[in-house]
Amino acid sequence: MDPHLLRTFVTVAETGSFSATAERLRYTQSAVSQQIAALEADLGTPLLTRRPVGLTGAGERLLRHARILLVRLEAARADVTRATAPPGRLALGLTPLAWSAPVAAALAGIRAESVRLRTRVMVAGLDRVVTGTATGALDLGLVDGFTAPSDPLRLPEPGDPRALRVIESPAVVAVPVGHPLARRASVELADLADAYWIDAPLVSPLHRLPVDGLRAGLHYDGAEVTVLTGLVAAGHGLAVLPAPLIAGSTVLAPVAIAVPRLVHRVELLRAPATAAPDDPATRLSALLTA
Amino acid sequence: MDPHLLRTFVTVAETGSFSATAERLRYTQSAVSQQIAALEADLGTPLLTRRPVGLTGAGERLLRHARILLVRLEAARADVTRATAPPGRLALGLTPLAWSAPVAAALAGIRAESVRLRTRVMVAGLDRVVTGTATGALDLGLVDGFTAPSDPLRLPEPGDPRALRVIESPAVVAVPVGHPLARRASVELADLADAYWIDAPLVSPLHRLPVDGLRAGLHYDGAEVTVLTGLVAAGHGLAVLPAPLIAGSTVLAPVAIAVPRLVHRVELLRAPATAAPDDPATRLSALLTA
DNA sequence: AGTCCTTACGTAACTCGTAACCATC
DNA sequence: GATGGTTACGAGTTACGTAAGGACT
Repeated sequence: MDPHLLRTFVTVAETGSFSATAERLRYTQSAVSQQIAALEADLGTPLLTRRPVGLTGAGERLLRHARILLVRLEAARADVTRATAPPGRLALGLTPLAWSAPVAAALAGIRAESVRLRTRVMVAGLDRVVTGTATGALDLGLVDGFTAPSDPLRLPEPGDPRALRVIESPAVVAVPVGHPLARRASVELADLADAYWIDAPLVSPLHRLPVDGLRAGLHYDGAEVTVLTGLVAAGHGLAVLPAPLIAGSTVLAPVAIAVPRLVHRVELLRAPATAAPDDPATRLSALLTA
Repeated sequence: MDPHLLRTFVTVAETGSFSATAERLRYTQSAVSQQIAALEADLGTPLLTRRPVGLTGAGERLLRHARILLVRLEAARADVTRATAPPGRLALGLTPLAWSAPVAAALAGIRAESVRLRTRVMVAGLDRVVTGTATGALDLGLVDGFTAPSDPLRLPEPGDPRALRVIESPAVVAVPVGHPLARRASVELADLADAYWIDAPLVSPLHRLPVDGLRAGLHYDGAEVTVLTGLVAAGHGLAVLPAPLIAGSTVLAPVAIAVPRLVHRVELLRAPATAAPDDPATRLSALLTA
């Protein structure tokens, strides 16, 4: 189970093709074929079906492990090598809804402290922020989600369960101002199973809400919060959002959620290496969790 | 970062010697030396000091990652290969204090259901049970610890944070019957910082209590609960224990703990592969968490 | 016929063991 | 001088690329 083999296995699983994998990883088809054969021989069980290329049961199992292993391997390398290199940069990753005024203020504070800090901010979906901080590509990650009050977020796998709480704010259902629901003081989410919902996997993913049965009428694949709120305002469907986000809106109205008790929570993830007290990442995380 | 290299690195770190590592892993000294050199070249930084052999800063970092990576690699292999093999065996690991009458009853129930089930029960410290279930060497693991009411246990690294709650019972300070404290209705742990404590890392490790400042007067390195209670009864020191354990004792008295609020909690860990509904491990875990 | 994976085979790279070397106690 | 890690070198193994082969569309 050489990491090399795992990497090509994962790539084959993703591309569904030996030749595409060969091209992407700068091998020949033949090499890919041999690597997969070696892996299957090592584990004593077929991992892929050929023609068409697909995962066997064992392959699906391995895929889950392999993805995580490769991330952690990279994380280990980053942790060890970065311990040697001096700081002086700050790479911050955020999920779209993790951005808020307090975060902006903290970031401004850090940049005022160390004027010439090379700062990079990336907005992406939950998975990319989680793996980014795990591998050390990011120094800090801010992720958000909806959960019961003061419950930690359930993060996808390489995510560190020791994430730090940054902000909790009420979660509401966003509706257009004219919408019948806007007159209700509060709703139960389960009662809205028949409503149209907007699923925006990168912003407010329906499937991560601790509620079943909400079906999406419209999918939005971007990461722009304004597009999502615009879609809601235009009546394409409802979305669960943090209350502060729509507090000043003239086109959206918040409806409190009676059941389940739900808050929007932002948590901070740290790259394993950042520990030095003078590290900008350390100081920023102190500001954010204060 | 070949797993092979990581394994010898970990072994060198553990043994503190290249030659001992070579012997244990069936290599020559020379091979070990070359492997370490290859790893250091790959990561671009020295990992070990020689003469005497010890870890550098980077080495300590790598060691933490390497241990986990190796466990997860083994876990991946076990998960994939075991999916192929039929069940019919049940390997259960327990920390000493995780054993209790309900556990015994559930185990008896399973063995009554499937009479010819090859069953193996292992009692060991927390780390071994956690890594055992992670690697798939164990099908189920029962681990225990002291925590705030209804808070999950904080398990060491390869441990799955989704462990299931099995039993919670009050935590008490165990004292000999004649002891002055035995007359007190309750105590605050912090007030007992000057008392003698028994540290039994495999049974009731002081350092895992969510309280600082308790110093050990005596260390017990075994895993026998009866030895630990015997030591307490003989006046060698105090220990935090689950109340049911000393409920019927004539030589030990329980003293309730006022602050911090503390319970003894048993959680269930499952090997990644066990999912089939007819699997004995699945049925036992259903019994335990019912 | 074309696409795509597999197999055969030769070469290049790697890894390990032997043995000589060097540093420390 | 004994112990223990390093370096040099050769042999066995592994892993890749080229090229031919075979299966499915």
